[in-house]
Amino acid sequence: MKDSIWTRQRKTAPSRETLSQEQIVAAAMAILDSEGLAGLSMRKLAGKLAAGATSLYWYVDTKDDLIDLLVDEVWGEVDVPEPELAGWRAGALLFGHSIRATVLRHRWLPEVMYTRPSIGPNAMRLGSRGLTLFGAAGFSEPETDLAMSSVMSYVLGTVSAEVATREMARTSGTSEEDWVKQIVDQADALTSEYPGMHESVRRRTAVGLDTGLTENFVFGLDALLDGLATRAKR
Amino acid sequence: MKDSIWTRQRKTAPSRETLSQEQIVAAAMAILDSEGLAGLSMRKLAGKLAAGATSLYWYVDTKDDLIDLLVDEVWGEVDVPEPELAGWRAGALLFGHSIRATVLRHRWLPEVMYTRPSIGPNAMRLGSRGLTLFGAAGFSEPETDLAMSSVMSYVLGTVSAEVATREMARTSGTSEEDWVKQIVDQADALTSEYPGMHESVRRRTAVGLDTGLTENFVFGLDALLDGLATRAKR
DNA sequence: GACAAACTCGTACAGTGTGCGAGTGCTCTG
DNA sequence: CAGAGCACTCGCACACTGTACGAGTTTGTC
Repeated sequence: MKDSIWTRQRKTAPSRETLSQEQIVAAAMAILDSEGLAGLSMRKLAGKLAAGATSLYWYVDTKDDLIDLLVDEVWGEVDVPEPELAGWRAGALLFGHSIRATVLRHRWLPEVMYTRPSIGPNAMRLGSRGLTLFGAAGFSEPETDLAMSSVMSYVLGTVSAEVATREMARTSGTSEEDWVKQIVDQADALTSEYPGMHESVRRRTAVGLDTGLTENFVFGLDALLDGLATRAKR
Repeated sequence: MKDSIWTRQRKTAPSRETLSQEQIVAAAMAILDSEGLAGLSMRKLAGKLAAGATSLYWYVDTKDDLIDLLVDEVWGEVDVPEPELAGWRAGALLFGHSIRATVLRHRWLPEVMYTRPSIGPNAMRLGSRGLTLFGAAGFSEPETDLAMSSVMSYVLGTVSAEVATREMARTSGTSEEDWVKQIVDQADALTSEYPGMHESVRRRTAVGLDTGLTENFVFGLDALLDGLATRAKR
């Protein structure tokens, strides 16, 4: 097996003050979280660490490898409940909410998540714990896989769309309230010939962005878990 | 309302042979489909049209606007069944499968889909027809919205992950069969300390990529629709 | 003191999106 | 037929990107 970015390890302790992969990852995370994917360049990152741009390449093969590390770092923030504590159903709900909260803390994730496999150690840990959680529901072995992966796909898909909406509101330059009003107006103009859309947009924006998006998330997750529950043995 | 890329229209017929937005969109689509997002540059696109790079900017404000147009073009390929033909449940299944097939035809979509709102005419049409489809299930008005949006999020989330997997296999340079074998080996090394992961990976790769991914997709969609069905009036 | 390993980084290259302003052809008016 | 003005094309230039290369410095071992 090739020496990948996950398995590489420093042979001995550094003998002088040097950069480190952890340091680089932390600084990159700070940039991503505050300025988004487009705000991360190797030069800017190096600047933040008071280093030369190409020094980073000693610790990281390419920018893409660095992003792999960052994505796995994020997966490490998700917590997966033990099924003994809350039972399967409640555990799965918590699981979903934890993923959602994590992605909302790192809104650049959807942009990169779907272009690479998640095979880092934290992703593995997440998968493994998820399997014990869903295993406790009494699914057959192959269905445990399918159930967990369905929930993850639903959650990530929903929250990715949510991030798109929230970012649009944030970068619109106006207050959230005004932005909602703007969207409604725009929809009025664009949706006149599309039955149902007008009311749909109005309903969606009536309760406020936050609660609307949360309701949306919970509704589907609940329905999905209902459907999965009937497929579990008990 | 601002003159957006969706509403702009040529005033009169062109008086000589010129470029056109449709032409540009078509050429860009061809590049994206065959070379992916990274393969699309304004210069290359212009080259394909035997034009100067900056000529494109007469028809399109920025590259990002062009991608908005391309995304909406893709939404136009999804077909939404009339509920009268097949009933709600079968219609929703077809709807999901149509979205999946469409995204699999344009695998660059997940990379850009979650970074912009979908408010083009085709997206509107899709939303509107989706609402009549889900409305036929007997949901209350606000729940019609929630149900449709849940299904779309599940489908897009699942197929986005699917695309990531398939692209990884495609660009691995080896045959699909060999790649699956490689993944299993790699998982053996990485998953030894993560209970369940080993068997999970093996199961997932046992039936072949295509059938495995399809089963996965159908399993979750079915479960979700079950859960939604109990929330509909009839 | 010699040598190697660990690490830093300046320079350079090929590429990117796009603002600017000059240039070309067409049609319409006087 | 002259000329104004619109629709469109496009070369040049700028600031910026990821990263290959190779020369440089520090540290530890014989």
